[in-house]
Amino acid sequence: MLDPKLIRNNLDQVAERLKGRGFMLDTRSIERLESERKALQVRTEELQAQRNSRSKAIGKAKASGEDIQPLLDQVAGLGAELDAARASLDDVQERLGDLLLGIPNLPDESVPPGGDESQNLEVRRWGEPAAFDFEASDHVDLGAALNGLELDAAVKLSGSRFAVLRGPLARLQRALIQFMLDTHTADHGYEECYVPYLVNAESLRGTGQLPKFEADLFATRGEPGFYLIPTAEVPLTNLVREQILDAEQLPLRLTAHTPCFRSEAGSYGKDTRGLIRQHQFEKVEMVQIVRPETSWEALEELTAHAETILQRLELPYRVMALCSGDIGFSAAKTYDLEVWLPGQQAYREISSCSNFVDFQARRLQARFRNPDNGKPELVHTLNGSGLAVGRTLVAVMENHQQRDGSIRIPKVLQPYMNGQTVIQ
RNA sequence: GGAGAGGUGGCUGAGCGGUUGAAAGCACCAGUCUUGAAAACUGGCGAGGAUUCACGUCCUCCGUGGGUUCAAAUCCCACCCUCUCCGCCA
Repeated sequence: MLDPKLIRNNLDQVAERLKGRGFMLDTRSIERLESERKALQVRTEELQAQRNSRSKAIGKAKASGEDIQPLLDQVAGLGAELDAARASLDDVQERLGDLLLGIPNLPDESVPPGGDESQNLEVRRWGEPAAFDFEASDHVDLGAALNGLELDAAVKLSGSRFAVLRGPLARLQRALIQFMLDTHTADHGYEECYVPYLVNAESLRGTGQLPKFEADLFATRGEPGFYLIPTAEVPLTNLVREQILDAEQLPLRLTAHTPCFRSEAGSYGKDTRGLIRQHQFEKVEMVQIVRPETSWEALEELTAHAETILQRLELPYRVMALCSGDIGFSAAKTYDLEVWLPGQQAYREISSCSNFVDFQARRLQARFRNPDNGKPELVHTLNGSGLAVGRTLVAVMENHQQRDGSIRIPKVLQPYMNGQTVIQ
């Protein structure tokens, strides 16, 4: 959520900056509701003040044994008047609130302008796509030949967009998870967390998935209703919801491996082959909770943490700065890491690292006490995939495939594979 | 799932329906004292919001949501959560 005061006082500037990301702010509705809100709030609070002082007077009169009937007569109509004023105020505030919740974050000044992903900016590249002296296969064929990837079985069990991994490939996925967690905890200073995979609606509101993106989520039946997490960002970031942290606790660096569940509504026909786009996939997530003045530095660090994983796995990739039209709803700036996939002859997203500045923190009411003035201030939140495990598995298989269809296991994974060097 | 107890400020913990945003203690901050620290003493010390150039004034918040009342932390209802015991279970 954006700062309501910013919207109130700089409406046109806000609208202008949102235009850059393709969002048309309904300034007229906001102005109208805002002036209604102002009048109604002042009126309501006046009535409340009146009620309070008169009730107090009644209390005093009663205590001193005076006749309170005249005073009671005075307040006769007040209650109804107050109820009416409050009802219209609530109504206006709710409408204003809904409008505010639907406004995306402002892109940072450094975000390249652009309407869609074609205008994302390549920041840097690492590694050279391997030149195979044979026809490179994609992970689906590789996996099938190794008897390690069973997509038909998953259709029987669940439906499309699910996968069954068996034997060494299942183990390779586990190895990737362990390797990522170990790297982030040992080398990058993150605390490993285990978190719920089912969360309540408040948590999803806090990180911005609700109310706008309910269709992307799976939910449980019955009461209370739960949502399956679409990313560990949700439980990890919500750890600081409604908290006032000590300044010394910051920065908080948290990591967790979780499955992620996404309905992928609206992606029919996209990435239908293989593991790229699934309803259920594994991901290691990094989250940072930082002081506002350090969040841009933290974004660079966090992105580098994700890059480290790719580098150690010997996977060529490029870093893209998403343009204003392509960044997510809550983000002020996002770097996507795109890994080279020989099977597709393309770079594909494998990590997304974002600085949300105070956008999530405001919804979450996540604050820290600033020692400079002793006042609570909003923290800044960041997160990034470190990495999407399913896609990393795909990348390892495709980039490290050999002529005979075997997969070379990168050195850093071998300790997690009981010393095995090749899957064949 | 059943029975009971309980949810008050950063923490502990008081609080007959009326002058309680909330006693007291701890913690914290500032000052006095001290070479310095500690102790002692003095003072300060919740969050959010409206309005104002500002000083200030006002409103809301005692798990959450309703209700009763001129007036609710205090009474009533529902729900949530925590703890104890029983049952079931990995």
